[in-house]
Amino acid sequence: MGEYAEQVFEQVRRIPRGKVATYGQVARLIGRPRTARYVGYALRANPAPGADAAATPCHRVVFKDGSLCRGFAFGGPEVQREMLEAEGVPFLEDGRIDLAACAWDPAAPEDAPGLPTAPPPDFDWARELGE
DNA sequence: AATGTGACCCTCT
DNA sequence: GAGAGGGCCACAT
Repeated sequence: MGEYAEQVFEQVRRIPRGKVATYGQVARLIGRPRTARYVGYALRANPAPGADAAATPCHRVVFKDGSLCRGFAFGGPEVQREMLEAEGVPFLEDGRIDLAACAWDPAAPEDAPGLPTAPPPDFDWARELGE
């Protein structure tokens, strides 16, 4: 596996239970902004997505608008949604994830005191993270 | 070797 | 506000 993919997995494994990250966010974290697309490619190489989900929870990586990847992944978006809901990730009425409520903030790791860290809905947190 | 193609995101019309 | 295009990694032909 390439170094790029390894860094992708490394970051994805840091996403805590009940939180989600976006492809673009992961790309920034590994020092490769604007390669969000290839993050998806790297995750595609994840062996046995379902079984490996505990070690590499790629189901916690979603689109920037809070929607899930269409087509193949975990056996379908519905399965992915069930996995996320089982972790307490809130979904909106339109079927998208409430990113404002469960977006992962790498700057506020688990060992930090439990903070709300819920930015306003119009807060472009992804952009802030990259700059 | 060159080309095409993806689990995407941003910028510019 | 929507549509088009570019970015730029890994891997299969």
